[in-house]
Amino acid sequence: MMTATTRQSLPVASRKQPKQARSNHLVAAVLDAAVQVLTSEGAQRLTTARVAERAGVSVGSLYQYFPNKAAILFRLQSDEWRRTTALLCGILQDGSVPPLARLRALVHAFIQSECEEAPIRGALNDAAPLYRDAPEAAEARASGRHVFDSFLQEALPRADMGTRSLAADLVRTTLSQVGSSFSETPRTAPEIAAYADALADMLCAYLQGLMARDQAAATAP
Amino acid sequence: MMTATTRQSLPVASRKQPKQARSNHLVAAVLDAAVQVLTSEGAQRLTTARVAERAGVSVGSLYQYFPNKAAILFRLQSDEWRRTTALLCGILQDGSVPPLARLRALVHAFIQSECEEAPIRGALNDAAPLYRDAPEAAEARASGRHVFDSFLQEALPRADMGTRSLAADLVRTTLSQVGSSFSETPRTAPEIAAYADALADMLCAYLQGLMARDQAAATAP
DNA sequence: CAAGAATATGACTAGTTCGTCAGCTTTCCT
DNA sequence: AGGAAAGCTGACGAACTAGTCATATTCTTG
Repeated sequence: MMTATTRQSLPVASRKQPKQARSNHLVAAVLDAAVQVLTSEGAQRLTTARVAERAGVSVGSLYQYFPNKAAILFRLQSDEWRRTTALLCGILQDGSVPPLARLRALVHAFIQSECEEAPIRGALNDAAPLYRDAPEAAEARASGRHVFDSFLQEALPRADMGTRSLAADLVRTTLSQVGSSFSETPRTAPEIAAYADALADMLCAYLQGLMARDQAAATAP
Repeated sequence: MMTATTRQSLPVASRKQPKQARSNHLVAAVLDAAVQVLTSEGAQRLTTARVAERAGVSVGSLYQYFPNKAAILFRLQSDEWRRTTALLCGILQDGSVPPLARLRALVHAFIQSECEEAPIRGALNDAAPLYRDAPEAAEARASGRHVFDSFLQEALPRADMGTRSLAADLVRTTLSQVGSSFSETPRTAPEIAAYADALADMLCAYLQGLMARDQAAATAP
């Protein structure tokens, strides 16, 4: 049986840097139009022609700043990742709050933001096969991983690296995956709060167990 | 801002039932070919023509038993769901093992199976936008939900329905989403075991907390 | 075996999509 | 002003795709 899925990896690097105000505005208009097309028509129907039309520019102009369709989508995802990482960073690095309380706050903030931007994130996710294997994507993901790594380094100072990075991976993956799955269907504010609480309960219960073992290793080595 | 993503919902019901051995074989060959195309070429490049060619039949024949491309993909996903549900059912309903031990066994079995079939599941997931909104899909998902609902009914006999179904939803979603995310990259057997253990730790820690509260409610109402 | 039912074929239509390019317009700079 | 650089245009080509249908073949059954 064949097992290797052929994944196309398109060049996603910028074609040319906009140098005048005009072209900067054009790039912004294209990105904005792409979001509109994604949310109103879905990933399947996002085409360069449609994006250009909605942006009020010609396809040719679009292709002067984006080498292909994937590059537009990658740019949107990349910006999204940057915003999310910043949000999480701000919460996790607040030293005046105990670790598990920070984690709980983070879960709420993340689920909340996920639900607010559900349409665009969902559509972007549908388009993921087009851009996810770009070399630049790996780099973006790595910086998201770092946030959790350093948090767990603080929460489990004595754990060996294997245990710690496994825990970081599990917490990060759970948050991100469960969050996006939850936000796929529309939710009311109380539903969001209740789900975030349950998810925080789960992650905190897990980390509490690990932290207890970490403490034990400190007092009786 | 527009928020409603337009999702195409294609008819996915069978066009005609195969009545002779010949046509049954053809349907099987098409489904098999679809799996091959998915794993070797990816969801993006799965076309009816390619599937028919790989199956050694003509497109016309294919369209006599599948009304459209989405129907082929939905059928594959549907079969996959059935298999998985059966696997989970078998483990969760074994009354001779305590609940949390069953859950741990389930996590291992699920992650294991997810990793074994990672290529096809990943490709099928990429194609999800094509079939996920078919009315038949909702029904298939509901039966998967039921397995966890009845498990939690046993584990938390005294909890109110809201708490219980929220917990069931969280456990099910976490398992499924984290599992498929984990299986996206190739893993060695020890990695799989370690990750499954950590995931089971997390789910068990969460449920243990809920069960303790459930017990307390029983002794002091 | 003969007639009709079931099945199989593949060329074909009508449509969509990506990305290019030759030429035109605007802005910058001296 | 006026030449050069930057920016913009949109018709167009080449490639793909989903699904149909008139015709040919194979099976079943009385």
